[in-house]
Amino acid sequence: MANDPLSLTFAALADPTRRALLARLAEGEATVNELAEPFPISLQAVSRHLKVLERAGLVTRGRDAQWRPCRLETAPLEEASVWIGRYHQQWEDRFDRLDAEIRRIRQGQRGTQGENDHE
Amino acid sequence: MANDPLSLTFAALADPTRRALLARLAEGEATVNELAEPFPISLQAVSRHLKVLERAGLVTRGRDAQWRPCRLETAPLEEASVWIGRYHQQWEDRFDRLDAEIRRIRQGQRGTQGENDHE
DNA sequence: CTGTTAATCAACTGATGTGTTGATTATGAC
DNA sequence: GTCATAATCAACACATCAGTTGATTAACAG
Repeated sequence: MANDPLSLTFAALADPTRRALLARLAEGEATVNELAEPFPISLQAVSRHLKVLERAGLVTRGRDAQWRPCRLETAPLEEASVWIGRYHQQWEDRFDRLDAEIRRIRQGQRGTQGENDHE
Repeated sequence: MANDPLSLTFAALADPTRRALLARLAEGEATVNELAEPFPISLQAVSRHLKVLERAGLVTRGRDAQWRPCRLETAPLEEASVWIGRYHQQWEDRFDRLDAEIRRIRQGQRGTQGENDHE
């Protein structure tokens, strides 16, 4: 797998268990046991999922005696959102162009009919 | 890998080559050869990347003689954006709470100093 | 020191991802 | 039909992922 920040973030999000962990962490800090409780998999498996999230910068962990409370970090989510959002303007531009073209075709069709099979 | 739509989308985005393909397709349709040209990997590898994007619904393909023009589909990106955005309000809420707490602590510190070690 | 709890580490398995090269299919040009 | 081009399929190699179980580390409780 690629190890650039954006790839790490998207890869971390590409798993329902990890997304659920983030959803839980959005409500506040939690320990590994607390996070693992709802899932039918072993504690070790959850610990590894958290490690993936940590590598992506989506989670940081403190230390409180033998507990290691996990906290959500939103910066990578923001960056992922920005990457996706960068295309949003382009989409709208394309839709606008498409709209314009449709209007143009309709106007043309009032005179000339059934000659345009361009998709 | 999980095969739910959101996981497929995020997994598809978790690769720089595939993100570059999408960026190229945001400018308009393109054939596999056109898409593959800038990359140092084989055409087959690009074809497989496109298949991943297709499985995620991010790309659809037409047919024009022996060419199979690829087109960007934005719906899955929208859904990914929505998933991330769902937490955005919560983040802001948390930041607001943090702000409020900081203000509260500052106010308190004007009278009582150095007793608050709550993180 | 002993025992308990929280969490990770280590080793292994099976599945999947990403790349390669070589063969194959599909279409258009002559 | 024959040839060239666009693209995919097939088989392989190698790495990584996601899960397991068993051992180990770290901290507190008695």
